[in-house]
Amino acid sequence: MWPVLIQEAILDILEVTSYQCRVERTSQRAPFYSLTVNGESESERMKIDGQNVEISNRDKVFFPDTHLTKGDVIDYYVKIAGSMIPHIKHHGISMQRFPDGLKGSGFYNKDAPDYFPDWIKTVQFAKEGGGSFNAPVVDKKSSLVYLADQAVLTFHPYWGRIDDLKHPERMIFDLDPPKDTEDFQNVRDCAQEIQDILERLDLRGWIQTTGSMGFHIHVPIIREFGFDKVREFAHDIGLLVVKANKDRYTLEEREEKRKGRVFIDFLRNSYGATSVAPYAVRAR
DNA sequence: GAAGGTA
DNA sequence: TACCTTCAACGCCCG
DNA sequence: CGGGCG
Ligand SMILES: [Mn+2]
Ligand SMILES: [Mn+2]
Repeated sequence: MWPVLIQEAILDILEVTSYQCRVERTSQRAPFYSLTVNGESESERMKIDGQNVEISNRDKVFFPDTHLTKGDVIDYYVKIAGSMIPHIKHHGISMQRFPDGLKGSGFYNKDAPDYFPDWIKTVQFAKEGGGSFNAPVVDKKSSLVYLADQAVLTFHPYWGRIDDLKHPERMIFDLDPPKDTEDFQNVRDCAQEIQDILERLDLRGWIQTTGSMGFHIHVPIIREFGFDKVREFAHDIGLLVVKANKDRYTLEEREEKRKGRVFIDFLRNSYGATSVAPYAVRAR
């Protein structure tokens, strides 16, 4: 069952003290390269899952502060693919792309462009007012690497499963500490409060670090409810936690009303909402 | 990163 | 050819 | 309705 799927990214809640997954320049680039040099410019390809994946601009600097490059990002995703993909392979992805690295502004891309190869799986999302878009699905390493080459730094999954987008298999709590906080205790305690309630309900929460200061708690649920019900349930659990600790936690989304409190973001449980994937690189 | 429109 | 723009729609809530 | 939020 799916707690097995999630084991790698999810730490036991009591053991979470650090929260960084770093891209580092490893001594060794990702394997299975063949190099073709044509004059000045070199193009490379990797063979993954039997797919040839074209790689460009490995040396382009994506992180000016550390001089980490697009190649470093690709190597990172190759390295953690086996841990990351089980969490996202049944979900559409909203892509956050930075073709010019952090010095550029970046953009979100939900609709997979026509030029994406046909071996990149997509899932069609119906839009409210008619029409649709096709979100890519990262169900294999080759797709992960292709998108990394497309300068996708951060992967934002929609948490409706692709076999039935309207009946999620998980409830999510996105715990957001105040901006620029150094404090880790409040959000940690908040996670524990939620965990205690879940336990009493015979539910189990799996905690995810996000590369920022917050956590996500993923709770496996039966697939009988639409997002509205799941969101309402998450809100009710949030209420219990907030009631007991009004000065530390809040359900107010608006920045100005949070007033230094941890925001329990139950609104992630919505059709068309995303939250950052486990193991995703963040643009910082 | 790549396509499409415009100068 | 060179340069510029586009690429986030959507749900939800609040005032 | 527009705007904040993610
Ligand atoms: Mn968050
Ligand atoms: Mn949030």
